[in-house]
Amino acid sequence: MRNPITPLGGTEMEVLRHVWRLGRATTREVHDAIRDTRRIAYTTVMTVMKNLVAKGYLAQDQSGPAHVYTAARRPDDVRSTLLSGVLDKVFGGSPGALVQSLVQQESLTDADRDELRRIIDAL
Amino acid sequence: MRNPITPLGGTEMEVLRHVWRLGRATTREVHDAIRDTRRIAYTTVMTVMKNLVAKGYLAQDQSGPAHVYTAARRPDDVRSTLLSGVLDKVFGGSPGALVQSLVQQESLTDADRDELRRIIDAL
DNA sequence: TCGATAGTACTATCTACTTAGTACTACCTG
DNA sequence: CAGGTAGTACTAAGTAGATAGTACTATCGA
Repeated sequence: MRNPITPLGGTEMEVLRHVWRLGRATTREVHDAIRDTRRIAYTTVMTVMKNLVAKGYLAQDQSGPAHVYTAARRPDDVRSTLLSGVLDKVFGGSPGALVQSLVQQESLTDADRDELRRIIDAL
Repeated sequence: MRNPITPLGGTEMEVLRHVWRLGRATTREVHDAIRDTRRIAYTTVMTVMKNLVAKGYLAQDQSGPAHVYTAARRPDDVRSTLLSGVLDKVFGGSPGALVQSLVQQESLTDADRDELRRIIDAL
């Protein structure tokens, strides 16, 4: 897509989040983690990880027998960039509109709302 | 893309937001609006609007000479669905993490933060 | 009425993400 | 050392969105 809302696709994000969680991860470890959720080929995970390296999201250490991948950008940065795109392209740059939409999500619990209040109050 | 984070692309969202803003809009009106920002072919806008009709985001009234398009889904619904995907796929379903990332955006003004506080407090 | 203009349908191309197969290499184990 | 296993590179195909050209239709003014 030449003009996406997010610079990453769903599978790319999924792989990335597993690497973030694991700290250092091989293709096999990420594959196993995703397999817990859905069916996916080992080579698919490998391709995605290779693409993430090419895009600068992951770095690989080839010293051992299997390549070990680590994050090349801080998770906060990636999430922030992605959210910024959504903020602009979906909510017209209005943080209020975004949060308004967020707090109306049915999946939100009262505890979630309390947490949001704490975050805002901490500013 | 078979597994996107958002169900709409950037141009689709852009067109949709113009229709929302205009209430009722022809292809020409949307094209003119986008042309104010960037270069885009009239037929591109037409194709996107046709796709949005096929996806159920827009409805068209063909009674007049030119097709007039209106929203087929409430903007709030669309934004909510889209944000829900981002919440799950990028922030692991944690609204706190999302808002944390939001309030750290450099583009946010103090007035924006005040607005967020009001929205949260109004719950 | 005829030509210009607006509008639309049809068609096509490009890019990026998703998905996965095949073949090759290296290493460990019996 | 031979076979299995893990890992990787190479290759390929499908899908969706972005972009736009061409051709056809209808309408309005001269």
